[in-house]
Amino acid sequence: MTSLASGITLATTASLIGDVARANILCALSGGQALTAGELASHAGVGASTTSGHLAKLAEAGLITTLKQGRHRYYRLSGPKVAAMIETLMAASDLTPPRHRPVGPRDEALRRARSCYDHMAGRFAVELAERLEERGFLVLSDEGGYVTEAGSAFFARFGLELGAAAGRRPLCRCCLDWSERRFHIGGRLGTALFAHALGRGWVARVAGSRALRVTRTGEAALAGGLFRCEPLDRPVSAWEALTASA
Amino acid sequence: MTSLASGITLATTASLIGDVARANILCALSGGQALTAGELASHAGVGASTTSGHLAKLAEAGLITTLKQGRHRYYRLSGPKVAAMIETLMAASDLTPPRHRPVGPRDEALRRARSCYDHMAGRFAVELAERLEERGFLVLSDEGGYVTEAGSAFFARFGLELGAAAGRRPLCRCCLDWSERRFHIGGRLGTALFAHALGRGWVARVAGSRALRVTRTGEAALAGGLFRCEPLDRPVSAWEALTASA
DNA sequence: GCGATGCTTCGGCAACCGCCGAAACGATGA
DNA sequence: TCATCGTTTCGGCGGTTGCCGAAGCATCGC
Repeated sequence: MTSLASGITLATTASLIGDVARANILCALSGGQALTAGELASHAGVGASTTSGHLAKLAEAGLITTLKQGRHRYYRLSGPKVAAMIETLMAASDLTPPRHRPVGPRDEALRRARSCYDHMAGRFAVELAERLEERGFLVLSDEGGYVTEAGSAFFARFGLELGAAAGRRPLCRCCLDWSERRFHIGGRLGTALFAHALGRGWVARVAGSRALRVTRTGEAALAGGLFRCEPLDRPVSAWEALTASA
Repeated sequence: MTSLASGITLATTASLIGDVARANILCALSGGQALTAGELASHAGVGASTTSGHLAKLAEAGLITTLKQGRHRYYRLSGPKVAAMIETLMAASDLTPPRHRPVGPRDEALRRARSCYDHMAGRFAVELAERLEERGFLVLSDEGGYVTEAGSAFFARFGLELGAAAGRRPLCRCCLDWSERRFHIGGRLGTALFAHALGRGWVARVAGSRALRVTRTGEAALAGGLFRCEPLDRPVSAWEALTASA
């Protein structure tokens, strides 16, 4: 009776994500890269014309944005908020089945390492976060995350581009990892770490997927010394690293 | 092509919320109280039999739980995680329309004060949070929230039941308020404050709605001294206060 | 200029799903 | 015991919506 209006707005957004094809599109985009309509069609598993309709709806709802370039049309999520919403829904879906469910390696590559819009997720990201926490550079919890003084000094010396403190985007947002159920790092720090990992070759994008391939260098960085402090030969711009193709 | 599985799980949950009747049911339940099937039917705006079907689906998905009592059947959200998901989706829906939308007093009572599962939201809650922050008891930000030392002392002296530090539930989780777009307080502190506000008569539940009525006492508490430190005549158990009927 | 490619619009088909009413079930109270 | 109330199950109807293929626009390369 009351609050009918809220229910309607809630339902319209949810029903948008509630279609399998559209959900697949959003999943594909939640890697953070811009993809063409054709690529998205193959991700969605439906024809080009159908995909076009879906994309129009998503765009009208403001969940994705369009970028015309040449004869291609690139689509990307309209912002981190949308990505966060997707991950939240994902987490809630995971709690969903009270029945037994095969917890097995469903998309093992994704569980291992994947990009989550503008930062990393999966086992690799979670372990990275824990290493940093062990060394006293971070504190992560349900309540959020923050960088300690030692951490600030470390990241600064390490050459991470954290950007000015300005802007409303939080420095360190902690994300409950959908597959691992432990925390990984988001926010500006998460973005910088992702760019750094790509720049140093710790991880590499896998074409046509959110999955990331963890290189030997990446393994070594995590297992061994982690964050030796030689500066990079060439500083990596976060945006440049993130938008480079697979 | 890849990550099809993720898309499917995402879609199943989202499509569950994507129906207007079910969304209304979830909205009604997100006040935190348990409601009967009949009440939910009137909230949903559909017949009893239809509602029954919806409830079965929601329950099977693990979003709500059932409690049989006499010849009634009580339904409630299965946990704070579900409530958080709903609020997140709500927030994302709000960013949705890039077009002009009437920002007017849509459900004014709800914007003023409402319960959000186990804590308060709306203007009242936001202002309360800001008062506490001004006085240096809290720090709230995108990254999360935490209670300062002064705050700990204050809340302890004030007699808030914060519960042991144990348990995985965060003490102070900050929530972006759906209507106000500013922060309000969740987590264990949010629950304790809600119980306190109910116990002291600052706010009262409105029957059949998430809305809360702010009493004169409540106004006074907020505007004037706020948190005079006379102890309550009778300590209020959080759960007791929260589950008391309207 | 021309064809080829990428994407969108349109029309029509089919399946899904939410809705209701009638009937069955279970619990309560006289 | 029997009526009553709250809730669920069942069967059937109707609207929505996702799907495709064909045709229409753009853009690029030759």
